[in-house]
Amino acid sequence: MRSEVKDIIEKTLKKTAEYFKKDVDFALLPCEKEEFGDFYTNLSFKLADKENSPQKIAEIIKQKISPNLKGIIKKIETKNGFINFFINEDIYRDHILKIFQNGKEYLKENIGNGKKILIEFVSANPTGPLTIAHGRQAAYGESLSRILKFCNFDVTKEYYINDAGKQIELLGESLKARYYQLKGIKCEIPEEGYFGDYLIDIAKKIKEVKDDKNFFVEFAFNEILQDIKNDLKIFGVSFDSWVKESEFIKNKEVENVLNFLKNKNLIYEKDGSLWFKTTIFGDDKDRVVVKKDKSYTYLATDIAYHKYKIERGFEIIINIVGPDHHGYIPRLKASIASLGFAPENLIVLIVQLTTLYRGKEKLRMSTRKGQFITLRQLIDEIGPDATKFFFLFRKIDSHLDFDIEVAKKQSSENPVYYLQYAYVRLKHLIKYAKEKEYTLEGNQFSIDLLNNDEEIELMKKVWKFNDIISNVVKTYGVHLLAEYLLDISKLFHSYYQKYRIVSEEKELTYARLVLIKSLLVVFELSLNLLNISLPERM
RNA sequence: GCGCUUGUGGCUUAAAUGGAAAAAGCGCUGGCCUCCGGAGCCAGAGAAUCCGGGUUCAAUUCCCGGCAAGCGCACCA
Repeated sequence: MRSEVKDIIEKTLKKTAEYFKKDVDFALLPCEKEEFGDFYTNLSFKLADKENSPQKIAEIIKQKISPNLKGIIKKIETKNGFINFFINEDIYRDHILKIFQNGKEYLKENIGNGKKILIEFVSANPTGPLTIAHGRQAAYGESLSRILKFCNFDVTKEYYINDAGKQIELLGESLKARYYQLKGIKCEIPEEGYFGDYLIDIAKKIKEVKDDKNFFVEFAFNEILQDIKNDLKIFGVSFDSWVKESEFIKNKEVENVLNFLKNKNLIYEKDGSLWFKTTIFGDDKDRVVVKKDKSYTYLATDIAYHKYKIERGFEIIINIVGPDHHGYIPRLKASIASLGFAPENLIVLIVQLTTLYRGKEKLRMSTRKGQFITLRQLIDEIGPDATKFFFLFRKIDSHLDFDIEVAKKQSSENPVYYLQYAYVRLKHLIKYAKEKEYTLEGNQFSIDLLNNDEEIELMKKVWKFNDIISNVVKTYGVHLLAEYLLDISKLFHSYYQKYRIVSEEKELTYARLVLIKSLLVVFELSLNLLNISLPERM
């Protein structure tokens, strides 16, 4: 396997470093340029001093390690002080044969070891439809979850519903106003309320007003939450668990956790409110948890919520949020630290905003004012797969400019179709081969016939899959997988154009079909991890 | 004013504890369909990585200082 090869080289290098009697950090990294080989190390730079140039040391190291790496390494070159390794191509051939035989199981990497992770994402307030920002978070959170699960983390996806507090009350009042306006009765939406047209549509659905002070709140809440769930379903995003903020108030968990903090002397009274000493955990100022009117702040219920996360035994807690929450992070870290959870195991991933353009026109968004393109509208316009891919293809820290016109206009040359087309081609090749009576079961294959440049390059790329995945896990950079898949698609399309896979030459055809099948495994898996659909035809 | 994030060809974006000549897509120029699906392929033009310093054998990457953009700085969520 891939990592074993790397390990052997690494260990051999380490031994050599000891010979030089220096304790240095060095890297073993993939080469950027083909001609440099597959891996290089900078060890010689680290060991160099006034007496010994990197070039000289590289040469010595090469001589020392060469005998130990026979079989794995085809040749070792030194150039400008770098030591370059060329992997024996049989390693690649063996790898694709294993994938051919064992499918995606062979690509699994046990990074997580069953560790329990909670991923909370989207968690949009049920006061309006999902926006583009939520869409980006949803696409990212879903894909990240899938990848972590594949790497043997025990993942739970959770959506936190803010159904308590001032915002939800304003929602109720806004709906009430819309309802009476429809009846021709003058009634103003509160200044801070929600002005979006969607509340008019919801108001139209009200047949009869029940005599309950929560009627409008509940009606709006239920309708909107239903819409949110529906949009997520269309987007292919699902949750294992839905948690309501109001529950923590109802079951006294907020009260309990505040008492707990009070006993630890972390709560004090000032100006008629209760304050939480977040400063002792590094926040810039203390924060109110119980307001003058005795109601809880968002932070108060959130502490209870995070206590609930911890109690369920999660070792890593990931919160995916928008950039408007960044100032909130120290408070949250303070909260969980005070509950005895290591703050570094709370990982807050901030997904930057997307700016929508329609050509030159920048589309400004405001949920409250009701001026926005919803996620649903975007999906309807350019399709769920293309939408997801646009989001996933960029790293989350980038402020994304998304031009709807471009996304639509280019739809046929959209990268996502390029990937899907590669998949369809692979699928079709297998089918075609079967029609030509090539059966893949129970055969011996001469895979050493896979020896042209394109085939070797493709096999190498397949070999790198595990590196990409572990990098994604390490950096939470889902976009790396999307990039990878685009690269490998390119290699494949090019290969396909140049060589005939299914031909009259039986042995060669079989060898190539092994490669095709292993590519298919990689594509199927990767598209699944990215949550992009696998079309049968296009 | 303070904080977080970002600044890479015309446009949208990559670049794994700092490493060799910065990589793709779109757009542009010129080619390729009697052949497993042309939603494809091949070739080409196009970048001193926002500016100024610093650390290093080596900086898109790290540090300091600017400039610009987005977002925050609530007893809202």
